[in-house]
Amino acid sequence: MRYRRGFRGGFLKRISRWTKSRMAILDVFRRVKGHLSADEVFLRLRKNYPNIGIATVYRNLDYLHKKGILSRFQFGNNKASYELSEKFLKGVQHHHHLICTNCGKVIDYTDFIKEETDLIREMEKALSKKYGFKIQSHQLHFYGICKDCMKGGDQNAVG
Amino acid sequence: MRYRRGFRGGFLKRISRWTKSRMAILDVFRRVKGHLSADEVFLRLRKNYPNIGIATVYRNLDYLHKKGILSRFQFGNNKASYELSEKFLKGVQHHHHLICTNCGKVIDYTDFIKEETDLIREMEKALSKKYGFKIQSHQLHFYGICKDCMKGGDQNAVG
DNA sequence: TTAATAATGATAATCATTATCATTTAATTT
DNA sequence: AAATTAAATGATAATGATTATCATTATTAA
Ligand SMILES: [Mn+2]
Ligand SMILES: [Mn+2]
Ligand SMILES: [Zn+2]
Ligand SMILES: [Zn+2]
Repeated sequence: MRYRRGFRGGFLKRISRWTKSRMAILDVFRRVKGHLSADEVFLRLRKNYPNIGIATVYRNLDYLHKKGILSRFQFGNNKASYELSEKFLKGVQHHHHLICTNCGKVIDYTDFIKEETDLIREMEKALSKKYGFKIQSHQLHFYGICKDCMKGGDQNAVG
Repeated sequence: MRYRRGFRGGFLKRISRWTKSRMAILDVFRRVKGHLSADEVFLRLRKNYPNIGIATVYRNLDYLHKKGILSRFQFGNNKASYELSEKFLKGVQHHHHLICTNCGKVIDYTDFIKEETDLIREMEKALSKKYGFKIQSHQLHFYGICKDCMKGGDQNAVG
């Protein structure tokens, strides 16, 4: 997985200071597939950066999100999770999510993205005009019951 | 606005006890268009039910959501908001949301619902099969900058 | 009316996130 | 390389949202 064209000249340029902890946080996301909450990032970091503070993690997640490097999600469990933006890293493809309301599992899917993109593009154009709203991103979430919970009952029930 | 067929025989039947506060909370949603957070519901209730507790509000929002009467959203401001489910009340139409990342405003839109529903139906079928995931609902969120924030700058900036 | 128990209100506790502030550090300038 | 400057950090207090606890009350069905 390589950086997209424009990584150093584009995204990196927007970052005012390339700190040790900021690099480390971004490294975590490069290594991990999927979504991480602030405390999950914090736990993974403590191994190599035992002095890092949780506030620094929160600050940088927010910062990197504002810079367009991380996408931010709230799947319904009262905490934010983040993943690398598809705009930032080559290999992250546009995708959406299936969220199990029983166990909290989140599944990425990339099916129907072509059809979806066509429709979304059209919608964005019309909605922008109608509501004077400048659309920057979209999220499509499907809520339901995952395969495991379907058979197994609620042994892993969330909440 | 009248209840959908099946209100008394359907939704009401699933509710174990039809309490004063539970009725009052549902009444708030019937009167208000749009999304309400727990504390917003609580504030509106205090007028007529000065003894109601905030915990009761939280419990009932969760309860009514689990019963399919309220839809639950997390638009990215770290708190849940609710609205009447389209399945529950006649007059609530299927819609999605534009969320301003600057001021937090949420706009309902009902445009493109026909086209969207066609695609979503197809996707749900395929995703259900592929992932063994029983889909119950979906949410489509557009994030961006609203009209007011576009012109006015960040005078009402959120967070 | 009584019995069973779901629901409530008060409030403590928890969890996620943000604010404060003195200190450190990255980047820029001399 | 040393000095400068402001962004960033870590510790931790504070806040905001939500959940847990528990004794009491109210709803429902018998
Ligand atoms: Mn994802
Ligand atoms: Mn809505
Ligand atoms: Zn599940
Ligand atoms: Zn706005």
